Amino acid sequence: MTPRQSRTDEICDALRRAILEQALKPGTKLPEDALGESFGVSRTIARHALGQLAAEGLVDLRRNRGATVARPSWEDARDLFDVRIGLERTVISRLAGRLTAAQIRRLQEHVRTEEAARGQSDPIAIRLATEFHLLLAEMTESPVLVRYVRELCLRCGLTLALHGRPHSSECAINEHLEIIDALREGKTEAATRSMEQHLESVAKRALIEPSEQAVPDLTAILASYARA
Amino acid sequence: MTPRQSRTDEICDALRRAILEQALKPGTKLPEDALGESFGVSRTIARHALGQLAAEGLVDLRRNRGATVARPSWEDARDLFDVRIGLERTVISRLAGRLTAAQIRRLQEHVRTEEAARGQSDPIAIRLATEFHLLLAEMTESPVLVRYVRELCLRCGLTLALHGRPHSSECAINEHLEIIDALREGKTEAATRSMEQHLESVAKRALIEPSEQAVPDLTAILASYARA
DNA sequence: TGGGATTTGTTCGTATGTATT
DNA sequence: GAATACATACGAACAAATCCC
Repeated sequence: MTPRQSRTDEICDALRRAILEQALKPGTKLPEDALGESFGVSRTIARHALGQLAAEGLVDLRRNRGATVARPSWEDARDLFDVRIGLERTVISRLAGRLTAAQIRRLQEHVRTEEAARGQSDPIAIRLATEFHLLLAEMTESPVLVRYVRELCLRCGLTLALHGRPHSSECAINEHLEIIDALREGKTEAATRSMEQHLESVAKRALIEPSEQAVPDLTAILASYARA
Repeated sequence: MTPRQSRTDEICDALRRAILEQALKPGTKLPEDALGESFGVSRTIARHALGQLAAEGLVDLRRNRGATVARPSWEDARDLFDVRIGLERTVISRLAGRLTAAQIRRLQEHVRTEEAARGQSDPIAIRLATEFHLLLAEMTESPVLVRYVRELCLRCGLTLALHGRPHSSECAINEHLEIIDALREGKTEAATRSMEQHLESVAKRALIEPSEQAVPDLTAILASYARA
């Protein structure tokens, strides 16, 4: 029935989710064989997917040496946040005063989810915070904007995982609410300022202690993502 | 001697150049076979390259129907220019007042090249104008910025090729000079305004007459790009 | 240092899906 | 509307590079 179709997009999505949730930490090796096995495809497909993710900067690809989850350097980090701020400024200017009531409810609901997850593990907090920004980008209905913001958010997440200090997401939630309010009232300037300050403070927290850990079992991690 | 290494990047570069110079026009079919033959590789490599370009939005990839040079729709076009303006604003703010004398000479030299090519074919003018913006982006030394600006510039070039009216690059050259001057004098505001107006007026010209033409001989076109 | 095991780079064959007559 | 021609999707196998003991 279901014609066997290109699974490389699914694999990219799965890997992106895994990276976003920090199930795959920066530096983790991603052998083509193991990936193919996890998703039930051959190396060709896995390889293709890795190429895509490398183009997005989520995966480092060194010749004849395989793929690893990207480990953004400290200088990269500053650069990523910088460009991200510029892009999210565009997001804001597109959305200010143009959000529907339903969209605002959707955003507020997401922040409530963030509040409910307060105190949980850091990875979950980072994931939820990232998804808030993704949600905003999607509401612009601009394909390019969505793609770039998503790329940068994920890569910024990687830097947080690498260089960020733990338990740093306490204040971010209020800042999200602030942004929503400014957007709803059409205060472009205020929203922009909030967003800039918000991202700036997130970036500031991304500058400490390089956390190294052993590489865990890849297939076990991917098992839950393969069938999703 | 030279160990045969991954050529997919070279192929991407070659195709990007061909697209930039409008040797490959929007809508042109890009069969894996023909590409592989042109570059002396198998379909697998050509396929991989096409995947990369599709991720950049330069190539449309429809399942089981092959690849074609992207044909940005009218709505896409507006979106592309919009995001591009935001990104190039970031470029400006990074460069204003920080350019070395050598960099300024480099930019002015490029504009002289543009002037020298005045009256030549439209494709050449578009290519040179695009390269000016690429040059600026590269001077920021920000990998992300370079990548995004390059993607958007190329895609905007596609829209100009599709929807733009001919002989429209006359005034652009002076605008480039204006931007250089403002950058040199560190006038961030002025440079930003110039850049915005410049891109806005370029975008305005990208809204007319859909030019259709027959698909020319692919292998002949690619012959000169394959060995470069 | 060297050699075997492992992983990547590439080609090519087959199956499947799409366009055309 | 079916048969044919053609291009793509995927996988198995081989060659080359790297890693590890």
